[in-house]
Amino acid sequence: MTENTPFDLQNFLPYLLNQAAEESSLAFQQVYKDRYGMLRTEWRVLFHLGIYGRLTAKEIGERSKMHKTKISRAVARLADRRFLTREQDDRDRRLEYLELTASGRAAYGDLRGVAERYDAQLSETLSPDENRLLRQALQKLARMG
Amino acid sequence: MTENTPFDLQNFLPYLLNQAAEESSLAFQQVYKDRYGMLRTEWRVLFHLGIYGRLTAKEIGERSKMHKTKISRAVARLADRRFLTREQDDRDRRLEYLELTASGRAAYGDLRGVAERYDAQLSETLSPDENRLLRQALQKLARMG
DNA sequence: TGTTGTTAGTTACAAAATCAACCATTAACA
DNA sequence: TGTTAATGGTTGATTTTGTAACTAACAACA
Repeated sequence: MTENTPFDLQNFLPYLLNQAAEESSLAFQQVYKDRYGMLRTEWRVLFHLGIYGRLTAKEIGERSKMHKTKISRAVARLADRRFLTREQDDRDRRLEYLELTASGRAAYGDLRGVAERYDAQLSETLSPDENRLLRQALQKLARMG
Repeated sequence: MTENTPFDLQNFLPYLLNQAAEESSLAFQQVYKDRYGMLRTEWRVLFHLGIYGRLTAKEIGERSKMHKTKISRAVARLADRRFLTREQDDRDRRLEYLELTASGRAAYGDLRGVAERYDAQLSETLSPDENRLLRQALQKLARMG
C-alpha cells in the first residue's frame, strides 16, 4: 500500500515556526533598521546589555545562543557607533566587559518600548489561552537543544 | 516614575519565535544538508513540487512567500543536480513549468518521511492541547502579513 | 501596428552569515 | 618552570542572501 495523503507543509513545525518568526519580526526589524541602522545581531546584543548590564561577549553568547563571530562583529559595530564601551579585565586579559553608553541606553530604552508595544499588539491577535500556551510551548521548543 | 521592570527578552515573540524556529529546524537541516547538500530554500522548493506537482516559480513564490530571486537560485541548483526539469509554456513563453524528476521524487519521499517523523517527535514534547493551540496560534501569526 | 506598461524570471553587485584558522592569554600539570 | 591544552575573542575566505536593475515576453489600448 502506498502513502497518498499529501504532506501538510503548513503544519510542519520547523516550517511553520519559521514563517511565523519571519512574519512577526518584520515590523520590529523595520524600526531598529530605519531608526538606528542596526542588524538583528546588533539589537540583540544591545538588549542583552540593556537588560543584564555589564557582560562579556562570552556571556552574551551563552544567553543568546548566537555564535561568537556574530557577537564579535555586532559588538565591534556597536562600539564604533558609541553605543557601548569595552573594558578589559585586569585579572584575565582575555575578557572584555561590555557596557552601554548613555546613547546605547537611550537606544535600548526606545527600542524596548517599541518591542513592548509591538508584542502587546501581536498578542491581541490571539486569545489569552492561545497566548499563554503559545509562549509556554515555544519556551519548551527553544530549550530543547 | 521610572520604569524599572526588566524587559523579558525570552518572552518577546519575535525573539522567542526565532529561537524556537532555529532550535527546531537544526536536526532537520542536518538531514537535508548532509544527505542531499541542500539549502533551506532548496528543500522548500522540492517539497512544494513534491506536494503540489507541476508548478511555475511564480506559483511557488505565492505559496511559500519566498522572494523570487531565492526561488530562481534554488530552482537553478535543483535543475543542475537533476532533481527537477523545466519546461516552457508554449502559450506564454515567460512561464516555466517545474516538475520533479524520478530522483527528485525519491529525495522528496525520503525527506518527507524524515519530516513526518521529526514533527511527530517534536510534538511529543508538548501536550495535545499545547500542540493544537500552538499550531493554531502560529498559523494566525504567519498569516498576519 | 506602435507605444507604454506589466509580468516571469535572471543576473550583478553589495551586505551579511558561516566556517575555519588564527592570536593572545590563561590553565593544567609533568 | 616548560610544555601542552583550553579559552575568549578576532580575522579572512567562502557561501548565502538581499536589492536593484535587467531581459524577454506579453497585454492594453490609442
